[in-house]
Amino acid sequence: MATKNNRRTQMTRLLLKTALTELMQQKPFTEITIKDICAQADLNRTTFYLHYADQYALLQDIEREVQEKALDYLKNVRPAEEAPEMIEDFLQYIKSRSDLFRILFCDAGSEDFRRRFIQTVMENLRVNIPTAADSPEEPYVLCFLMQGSAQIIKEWITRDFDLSPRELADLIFQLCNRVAP
Amino acid sequence: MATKNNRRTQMTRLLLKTALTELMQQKPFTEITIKDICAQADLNRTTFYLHYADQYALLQDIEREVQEKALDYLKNVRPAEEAPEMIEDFLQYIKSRSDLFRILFCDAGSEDFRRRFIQTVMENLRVNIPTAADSPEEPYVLCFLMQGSAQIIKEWITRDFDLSPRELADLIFQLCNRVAP
DNA sequence: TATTATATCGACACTGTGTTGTTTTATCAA
DNA sequence: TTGATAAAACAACACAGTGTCGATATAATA
Repeated sequence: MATKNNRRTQMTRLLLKTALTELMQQKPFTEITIKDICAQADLNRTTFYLHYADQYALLQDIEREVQEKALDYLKNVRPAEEAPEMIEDFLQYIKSRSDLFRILFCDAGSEDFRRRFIQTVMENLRVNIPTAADSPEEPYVLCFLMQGSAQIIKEWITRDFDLSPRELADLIFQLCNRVAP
Repeated sequence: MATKNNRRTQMTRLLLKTALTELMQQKPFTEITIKDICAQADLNRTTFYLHYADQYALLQDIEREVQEKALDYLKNVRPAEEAPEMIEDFLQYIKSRSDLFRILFCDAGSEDFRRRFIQTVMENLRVNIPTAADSPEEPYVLCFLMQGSAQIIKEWITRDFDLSPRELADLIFQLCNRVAP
């Protein structure tokens, strides 16, 4: 008997993911219909519903995949003083997958993904953030840093990587240290 | 003869704006249809099209109105050393219109409005930002500050104003000065 | 090769959209 | 107050996308 999750299924899902990313390079996600995706993937519309509930579920699947791969990059723990190097490696990865990040990170409506992404990165990096101090201002300083850093990376992608990963890593590290010494 | 832009038109537009803001307190903007808005406003759907092309145009109209009023608050120019006081007044205004800002500033999809809003505020405040220095890092520092500050205000609204406008104004001012001395 | 999961196909009712022509209502000015 | 006119309501239309269904064809695996 045939097993589930076979080659055919994997292929179909890959086709759907590819189709959506291709379309997102042409127009905003909110304007993309299921019909569009199926036409792009050359699949029957009924087939789409066998795998995903709607466009949002498909997008989430893409996002989950990218985030997992990005986190692999941060899992090899290093001493705290190597934080700039870790940020650098991480930025290098983003640059290498610029096609995807340009969509997931910079498009309108990408806010949630960006927030979750940076949140996870921050947790993994554990740079010198005053998590111990529990002043009433502390959560504000934290989200100032998080969103500021996210915006820098977004700007970097938009500007088509006009700084080297090393330069940007140093800048982010410096700014975070200035804010939370 | 009857003139254009009469009382009736103004009333209809007000009804539509009110209906949309009411609906946005119940569900995300992306799920709100023109049909919904007209039902909420108790207006015929055809009437909607006499005033706006779609939901987005209506939302933009609301946003424009709020932004205009907020900017009135910043137009009375004061010396640079009074920047914290100006920020404080501004935050006070946001708090007084929390119903609107909770929607326009904090909802998913509110990214564009938040960005434009903070951009305008920054231009009006002209706090100590190194606009003169044209190092390659300068635009990055600027958007770090802008998005970080925006996030702080968003967090403040979400946390239901757990700091006083004065405390938050001081915090924002301090953070900006630490980053761009 | 037989079995079974997966994809295709055609069709269906349903919802929201945008527009049109007509009628009714409200507003303003004489 | 009333007549002219702008604005709103109403009914109807074609159209596009959605979600689901049963039946059929295709492919992957054991």
